[in-house]
Amino acid sequence: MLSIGDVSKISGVHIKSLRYYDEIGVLKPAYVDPDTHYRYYTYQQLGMLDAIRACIELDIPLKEFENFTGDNGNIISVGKLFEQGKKLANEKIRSIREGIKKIELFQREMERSEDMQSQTEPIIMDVREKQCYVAPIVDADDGTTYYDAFQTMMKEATRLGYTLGYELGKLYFYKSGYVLRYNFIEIIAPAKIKAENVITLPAAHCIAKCVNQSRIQYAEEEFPNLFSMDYDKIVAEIEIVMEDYNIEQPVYELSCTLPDDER
Amino acid sequence: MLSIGDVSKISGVHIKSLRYYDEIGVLKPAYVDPDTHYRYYTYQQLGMLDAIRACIELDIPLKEFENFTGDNGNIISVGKLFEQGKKLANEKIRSIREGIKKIELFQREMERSEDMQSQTEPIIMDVREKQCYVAPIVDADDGTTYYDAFQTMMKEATRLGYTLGYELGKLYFYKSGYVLRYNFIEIIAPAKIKAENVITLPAAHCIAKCVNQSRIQYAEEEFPNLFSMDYDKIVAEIEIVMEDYNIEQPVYELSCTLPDDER
DNA sequence: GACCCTCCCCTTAGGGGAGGGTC
DNA sequence: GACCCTCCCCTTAGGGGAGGGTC
Repeated sequence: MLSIGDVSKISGVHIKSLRYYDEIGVLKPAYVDPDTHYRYYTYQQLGMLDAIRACIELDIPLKEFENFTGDNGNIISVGKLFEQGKKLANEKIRSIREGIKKIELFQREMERSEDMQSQTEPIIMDVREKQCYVAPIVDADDGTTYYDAFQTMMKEATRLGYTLGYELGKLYFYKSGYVLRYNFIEIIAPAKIKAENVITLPAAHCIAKCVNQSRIQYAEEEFPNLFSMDYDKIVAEIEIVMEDYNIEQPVYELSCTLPDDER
Repeated sequence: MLSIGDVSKISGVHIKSLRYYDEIGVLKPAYVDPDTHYRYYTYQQLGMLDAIRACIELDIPLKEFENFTGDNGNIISVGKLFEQGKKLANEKIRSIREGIKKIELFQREMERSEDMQSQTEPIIMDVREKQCYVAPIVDADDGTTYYDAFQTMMKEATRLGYTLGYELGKLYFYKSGYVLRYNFIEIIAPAKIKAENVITLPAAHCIAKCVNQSRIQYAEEEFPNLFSMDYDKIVAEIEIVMEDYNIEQPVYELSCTLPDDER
């Protein structure tokens, strides 16, 4: 009969693995010397080994291995085993592909941000309609309460069941005579219960530029041409994602909607 | 500040994971109460969490996480992280694809075997040239020594550095006046040192049939038409792979080469 | 002298739970 | 009363090594 070392050499399976298969019961040696506890295998057991290796390569847990063997352990349903393996493998590929897609989406977003930042001149941009969870800004110029506000908003929105995105920042609604100021977080998936503090931003054309510090309170200086015209404006300041994501030095995208006749 | 539960709820990351990130040092809380050991996080730390989750989803070990952060831990090189992730993901897809290919090869082989077995009539078959590790059969009709012979051969061939395939069985070379009998194992990759007991079987046309027990010693009865002709024959008996691989009831493919003028 | 044995500890990224303080 | 803490044990498929018998 074959010693554990023989089996290991012939099959290429590590001795430790063989002992492990014995331990969990998927491949018990044909004979174990009661005195020395030496394990001995038959030639036929090498076939089982192939099936076990297949399981492992196909990421089928060894606990399921017995689903593919007959009562006496002599019949291995190789067909079922491989069908299962192919199913798992294809699922895995699909899920990896989805992951890659997500990455590429993010990378495009990043490229856009960087294009934006390399631009010295403001650019004209289309923005799609989006939902935002908002809260009025109470003390807009105080750095310490800025993130606190978002914390409260996130807790609140999460509690209500919204799925939030990564885009967040400030929104100023300039109407004739007054300004409404909000902090906002983009909403990806709405909650069942409609909350009051959700705003739908209409699709629009904007002028956008990059700034290295928060400049929304000086929007009139940043967009003098637009502010010389009298129409309802939405000014947004969004923290943008950079190749080197730096939490201490955020970069902002500042944008202002164009008047209706230029949309 | 945010408690560990707040962070968990907002980010969707399990509390246990957050404690683990603290433990291994990839995300230490901004403040830990020295008395209660309560962990407190800042809003900014939520950004780190996204990067950590990305690592995990991309199967990048967390130990490598610091390769993607700046000295102070505030800069995360998201670009590098994602590039690495894409590389890993594509490699994984490639390796899974290879696995699927192997399975499909095996399945085709299995189908062929089953077609073969469903055939009641012998069929004509092309076989390609192949290398075999062989050993003369000493006691051909003794069941107990049959597998012993293969064990010896496998040990021997493995020792010499051959990579063996799964096809194995018996070869009878019928020459005018005498018969050479061998056990054989298919060789996939040759060793550096040429061994004496390697035979190259030429490509040939054969007649093949399935038998439920070893019949090679009765080849003359199995192929009476061929044996009525006088030419050098190679008769092979191969254990074949079935959908339900049964190590106690093997099925054999018995084949005999055709005379030259029918090749 | 090469081979085999049984412990024992270690690997990833946490999950479940006990028992006990904290908001 | 919900929240948080620190242990402690468990998960896959083994790998490395110590200390001691076996072919």
